[in-house]
Amino acid sequence: MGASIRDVADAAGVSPTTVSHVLSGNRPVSPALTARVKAAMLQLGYAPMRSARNLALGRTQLIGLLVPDISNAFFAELTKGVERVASGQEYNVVIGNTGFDRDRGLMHLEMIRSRAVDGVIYSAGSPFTDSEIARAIGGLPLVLVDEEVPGSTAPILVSDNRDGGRLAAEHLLALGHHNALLLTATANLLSSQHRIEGFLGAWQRVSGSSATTADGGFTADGGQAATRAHIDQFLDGTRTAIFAANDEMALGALRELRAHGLAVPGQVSVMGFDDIPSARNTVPGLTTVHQDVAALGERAASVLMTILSTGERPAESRVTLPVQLVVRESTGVANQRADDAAPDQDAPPDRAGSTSSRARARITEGVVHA
Amino acid sequence: MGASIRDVADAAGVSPTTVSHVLSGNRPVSPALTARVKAAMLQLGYAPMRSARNLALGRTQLIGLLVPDISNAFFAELTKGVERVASGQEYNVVIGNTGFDRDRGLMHLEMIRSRAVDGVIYSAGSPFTDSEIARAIGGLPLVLVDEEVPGSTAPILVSDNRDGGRLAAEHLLALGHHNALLLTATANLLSSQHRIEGFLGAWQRVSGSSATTADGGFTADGGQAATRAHIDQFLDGTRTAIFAANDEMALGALRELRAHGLAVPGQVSVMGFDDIPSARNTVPGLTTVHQDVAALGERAASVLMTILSTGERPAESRVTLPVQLVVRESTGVANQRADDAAPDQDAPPDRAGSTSSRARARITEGVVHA
DNA sequence: CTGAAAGCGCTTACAG
DNA sequence: CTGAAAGCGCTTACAG
Repeated sequence: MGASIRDVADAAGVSPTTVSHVLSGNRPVSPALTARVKAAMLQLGYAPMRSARNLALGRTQLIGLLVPDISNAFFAELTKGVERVASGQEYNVVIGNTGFDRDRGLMHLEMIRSRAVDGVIYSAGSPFTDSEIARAIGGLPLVLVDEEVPGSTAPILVSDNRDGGRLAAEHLLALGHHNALLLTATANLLSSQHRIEGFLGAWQRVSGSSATTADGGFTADGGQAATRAHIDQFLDGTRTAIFAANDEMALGALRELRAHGLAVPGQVSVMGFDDIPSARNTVPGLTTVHQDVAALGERAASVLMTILSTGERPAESRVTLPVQLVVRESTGVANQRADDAAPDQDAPPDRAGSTSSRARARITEGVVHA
Repeated sequence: MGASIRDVADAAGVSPTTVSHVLSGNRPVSPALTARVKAAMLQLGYAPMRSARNLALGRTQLIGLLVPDISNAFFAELTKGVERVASGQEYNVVIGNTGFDRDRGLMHLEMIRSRAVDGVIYSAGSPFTDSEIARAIGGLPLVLVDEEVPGSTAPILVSDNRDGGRLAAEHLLALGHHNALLLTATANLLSSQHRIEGFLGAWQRVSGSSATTADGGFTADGGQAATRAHIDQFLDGTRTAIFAANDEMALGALRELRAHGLAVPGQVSVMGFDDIPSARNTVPGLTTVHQDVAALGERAASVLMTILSTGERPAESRVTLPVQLVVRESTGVANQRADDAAPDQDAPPDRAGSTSSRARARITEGVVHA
């Protein structure tokens, strides 16, 4: 354990140079010496100390992965993909969980500034400006995943969020929905914004269709609260659909609708985005837009590994992975009352808990399956 | 970025020693020099290089976290807890995903041998013997979580698996169940074993009760397959309960029962262990044993940090965190047919798909809520 | 095919 | 309160 290259050299009767070379293979060493060195290493239980190697070589064989919440199924899967290809190339990954917290994020940026890692995969969309990140990153290889950083020229991998939004809108329109509640993420998350934009692009092409957006903060609780704030229009049948920019918020919406006795998809159709594991376990199964998250992580790591080994930026600085619609049981044909809805009318805020009985009659409709 | 301590020293007109000391605060530096040094650092955009620091200090400010599957909700949550307290103490965490794969596990042990990290939190219960781990770890501080390593004397944190098993058995017994299928994990996972032992300890105290165990490999698919192999006894009402050593397997069991038209909890009661997010999103909600996973991670990291800073082993080398029963909708009163069951009779293997109509009649029973 | 020596960029006794 | 110098354990031109 405490053995150094010097100890091995002494034990084998060679120079440290030779020990280093049998280790690295960087230059030929005679079979005789190679054997003696290997025997000595084994006997001493020698393992080269990474810190020394790192200093001499100017690299750490470590990449940083910055995410907002590692316990979120999306980022856990992303991490797995990144780790898989990184460890295949002898790299280890240092995880940085920002928790959407500025200070913790800054601490991780500091780790980067100190060159503790050779490169960074950044997926924490968080409270940093482009210049803050740029300053911390310096010239370090950087790959963005999932969340854009406005103004950054770093290579980026994203799912086709706009197309996913479009798919969702067309699915709901085909089922006869005209008035939807859109659950978005807080502030400056472009992924969420693009999903909503894609949705609205298709949605508004149909005259008479209307939509209201509400902030659900990308969490189940947030989605539930946002749904509660707009519950009246679901209760009176004015509005019949919810599209959430991620599955977590959709699950929250489902909970709130259930609490008010609203049938899904009988009275309200609900869609999410991501296709996390819970989406198939919930009942009704959640209709959603599937992203290949592991692929996102793997490809991001590949791109970073390539930059690290060749020193060159990849030809394509933007990779967009296709998404696909997964129809489960949470969406169905719109009920009739929806046609009475006045287009483009905003829902009254915060009338949570009002469960007017006039709206309680259940209308059970057919269900569309995949 | 490329600035070294030498550059800063030159710019400020002081020695590198002084620069180092204003950085570390390890000895007093006059206000005048401090100011000049700080100005120089700012101007040069200086950040001390971690690799050099690591070599000089003999530590890396990094801890390793080895898990079998980071995308599994349990380990994702564990990771979050570990990362939270580690980053609070200026430590970063290197994640090692063994994927239950021997080679990948060995690679991570190699990382440890090379002292790339200061300590290790090991939760990968995998294919390594105690001596393999011991050899790799050497004298490195090690903390075990969730999964024991037989023969190891390292401090360990676990949930009270036996008590959780007991809780599950008593819950099912109270509902009148006598014949249960127990879904276990592959081979040498002691956590699973203890859950089953705890279950059987309480279960067998009641005369006439019987149980059969089947390997579900800790995965949903495995749990589903194991349930399928024993489906006949559920169909003919001979067996009325399933206790899975983790929630994933319970979710698989739920899927299989649904596929055969068996009502839960009407005909079969199902329990899991862990209380992962899907457990509350599935319908019926899964009755399970809740572990405080984040606490497990946080405490493990605390213990490791303490060892790292004091150099001493903690007084208590074994911490057992309490678990609690969470009753949702997947368990209910046993139906009558169960009383006909012959005790201790094994189910016939692999009669998947046999959906004898005699067993299709649904018996709807009352449901116990939390 | 092999070795002596410089260097990577920090920290910290040692000396003042 | 400050600095010159050794040392952490590797890698790699340089010389043979």
